[in-house]
Amino acid sequence: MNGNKAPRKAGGAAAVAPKKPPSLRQKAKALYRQAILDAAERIFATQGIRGARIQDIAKLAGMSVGTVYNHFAQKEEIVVALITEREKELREAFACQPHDPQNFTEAFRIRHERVIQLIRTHKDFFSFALYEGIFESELVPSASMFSTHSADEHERFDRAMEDLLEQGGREGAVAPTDVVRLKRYHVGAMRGVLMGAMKDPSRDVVEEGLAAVELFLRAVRPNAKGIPLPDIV
Amino acid sequence: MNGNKAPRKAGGAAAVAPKKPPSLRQKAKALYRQAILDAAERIFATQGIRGARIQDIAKLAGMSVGTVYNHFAQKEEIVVALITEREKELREAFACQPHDPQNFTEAFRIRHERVIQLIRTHKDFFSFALYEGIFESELVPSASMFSTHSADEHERFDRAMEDLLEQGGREGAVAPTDVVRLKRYHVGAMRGVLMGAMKDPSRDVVEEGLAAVELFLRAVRPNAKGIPLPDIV
Amino acid sequence: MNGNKAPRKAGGAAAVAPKKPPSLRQKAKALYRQAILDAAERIFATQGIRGARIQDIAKLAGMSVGTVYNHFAQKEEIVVALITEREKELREAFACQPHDPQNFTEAFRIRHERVIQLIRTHKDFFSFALYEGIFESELVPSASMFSTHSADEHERFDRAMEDLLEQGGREGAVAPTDVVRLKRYHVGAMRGVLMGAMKDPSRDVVEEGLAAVELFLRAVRPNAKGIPLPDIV
Amino acid sequence: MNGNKAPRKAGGAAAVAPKKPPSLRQKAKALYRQAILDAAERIFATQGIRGARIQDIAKLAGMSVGTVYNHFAQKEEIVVALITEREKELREAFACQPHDPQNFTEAFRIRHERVIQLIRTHKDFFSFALYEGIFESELVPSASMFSTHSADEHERFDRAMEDLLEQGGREGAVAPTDVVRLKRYHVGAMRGVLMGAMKDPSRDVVEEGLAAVELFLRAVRPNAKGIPLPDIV
DNA sequence: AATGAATGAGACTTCATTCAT
DNA sequence: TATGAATGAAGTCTCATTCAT
Repeated sequence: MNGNKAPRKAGGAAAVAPKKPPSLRQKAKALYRQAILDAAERIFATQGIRGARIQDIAKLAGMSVGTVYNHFAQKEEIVVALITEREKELREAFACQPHDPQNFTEAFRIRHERVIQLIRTHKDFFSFALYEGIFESELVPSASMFSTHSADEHERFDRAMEDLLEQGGREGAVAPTDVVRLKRYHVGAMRGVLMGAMKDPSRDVVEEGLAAVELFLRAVRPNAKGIPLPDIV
Repeated sequence: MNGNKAPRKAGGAAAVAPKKPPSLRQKAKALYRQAILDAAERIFATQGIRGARIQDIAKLAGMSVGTVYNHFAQKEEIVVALITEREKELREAFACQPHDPQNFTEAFRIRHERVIQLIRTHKDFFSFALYEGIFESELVPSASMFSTHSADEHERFDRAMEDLLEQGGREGAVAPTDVVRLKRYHVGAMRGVLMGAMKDPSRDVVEEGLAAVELFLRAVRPNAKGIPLPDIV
Repeated sequence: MNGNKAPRKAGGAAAVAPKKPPSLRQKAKALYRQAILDAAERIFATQGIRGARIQDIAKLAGMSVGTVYNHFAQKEEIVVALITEREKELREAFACQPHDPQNFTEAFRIRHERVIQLIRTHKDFFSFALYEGIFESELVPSASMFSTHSADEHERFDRAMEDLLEQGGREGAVAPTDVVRLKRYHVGAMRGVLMGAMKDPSRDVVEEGLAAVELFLRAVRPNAKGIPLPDIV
Repeated sequence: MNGNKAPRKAGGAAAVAPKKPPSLRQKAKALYRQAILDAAERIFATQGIRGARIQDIAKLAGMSVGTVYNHFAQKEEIVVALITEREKELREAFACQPHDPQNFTEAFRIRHERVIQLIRTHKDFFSFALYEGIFESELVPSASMFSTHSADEHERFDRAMEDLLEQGGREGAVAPTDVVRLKRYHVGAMRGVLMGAMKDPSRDVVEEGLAAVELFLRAVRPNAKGIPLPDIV
């Protein structure tokens, strides 16, 4: 019936608002947004989240208070945006990638290395995020400003770690034990070592982090006699 | 009658501060002080330190705001007093006691068990103190209200843990490695597991804590070939 | 057995917390509260409700902003308290009193006179309250800060006026007509005349108000032929 | 052809400002202006004048905030323009027209009917203008944003009403009395009835308004004995 | 010493107005 | 000229601390 298909393509394209390059204005907007997030990251790292004043964030970002509010309706939105963004990066870094080794232990190392690199890159953010325990979702007090940052259980870094540990158990690389406790143990330990390294100028974050990974692997490695991990006894 | 009463009254008490039992007034004062600290503990646990209002502490302690200020000049003093007191208890629990085994591994278990018991007894306090990382002295941001709580390096729990780990190294029960990192690893891991257990009604804090201790012992146990711990490689 | 009856009296008194004269503190509290309301009345009259700043009210009341907030949690509460109190006075002034004449017309005059006296006494309040139409409950925009001041329909001055007009109708002193419209007419007219008089130094509020009452009585007086009021035609 | 073209271009237009039809640009400008005024009317009716945000007006008018400011230097100018324009319409509607009856009572009815129709047509505007008492010039608080809207006493609707009532007095159709008070009475009453009708969906604005006019005429009609109106006594 | 109201600095947020594109 | 983001003054409300009783 209808011979002309050209319009169809265009129509489809328009409907989905596809690759149209961002306008100047959109770019500028994104720049401001990013500047605010960057400044907030710094201020949060120094003052903590509650102690951070919008005014300080604005000043550090080189703009007025009003402008901050043009981009984020409330202080809390900044926190949530920041966390959400970084948690996404964190999950991506931790996710299994095409060329990752099949072997659990090797995969564990590689995936952790990517995470540690990310953390080093965003020291400011992670120094307060780890401090506040943002990615240890169970530990965050409900009064906290960021307790609501991620509604979806499955989008948490937390959860991805449990999955990996379970895989290790199935492969026999991790002695049988309670995965939730193991995750708490490991995430807590990484937090301790990485935060220590970040504050300690004589340490390299990556090196320290990798060493902690090895400690963990030693801790969970099944022994010859197949004795399960402690609490199972 | 009595020719020398003057010295007795003032000189004696002031100069040597002997064991004179506390007066009624002193006892009452101590009661107030304790009530404030107890209330603060609860409020801090719920609202965080910054979020805690003196008014709420006073109400929970059953007294007026003014009275709180008669005992502590500033909010910060409450925080410091609380932390200092608990840290003292923590160090005492962790300290080597007369009947503790000589053997490192056994001593490690026993001393940790005492600490874990203390933490369970003061869930309120430790749930925010661990959250805020108060005993991981290096990790506390300098803007924090309790960054100044303990001027003396040697009075920190922190330090006692390092000492114990060093002892383990000397005894050959801990593979040779960087003690500071090891402490960060272990304290972080304990924090993760204990906080998780405190929030999770289905877990027993002591049981979880002891399991974490075992994990740690596995991680640091020297292997047959005397291969040192990872980062030393 | 027990000869002393004094305690009984006291005990009973304590249980019901009856006439115990207000403590000094309660009196002081009431004074502050009243000072705030008085100041607010003045500021509202000058600046309007939205235009009134808590700071100005505090300054006029001779206290700090914080103190105002110790007595009223929000600006809106001041408004509501003020209106509620005055509306109560207004209803009381308008209410039928023991020695009021039975005759509708005379009662109408007397009761209005009391109301007008009250309005003159509280010029400040009524100059903005009438301006904002606070007692013409139907007219207040819902976005208004005081739209919620009186939840109970029957507690409104508004309603009392309708009742009186209905009585007039039953007695034949008011030609039959729509009472709601009549009330709107009369309240609007009184508002116009009274506000005009309050702003106009050459006029006496009471005199003007009474004249308006007479105009109204003329308007509604049934004519000889029993012709009903206009809209009924 | 035409020897004198220079004068035509500039001199003519500037000097005498003849009837040259509005240029396209002028027309466009007028359209914007009107769109802003229309939007403002709606927003003012909903939010009150102080509560109205330029941003909302702009959005409703389908343009940007900047454009609004290209047409009106300040928020207040919008208010004044709106009021001035409507007051002009109001005066025109109220003005004596060629075919109006000579008889006072009839003229009063006709002229009021025109006014009431206008009010119904511009419910949005009049619902806040009456609420704010804009046309009862004496009543507007000096802090009000529109207190300055009309510098010229003789351009006020207010004044025209007084004139009409005076005419009624001269003709003997209105019992002798204080005209200013009478005006306040009448305008207030109309305001009450009309606003009530505008908020009350079951009422027709015109019908209610006309009924109020009749009430007023009854109130002021001289009685047989020529007794003057109340306050003159 | 206990009380609890008073104080006021300071935080968050809104919005009229300006300005670069 | 239209646009809409940037600006910052100003308002509301909170809460640590002081103080009179």
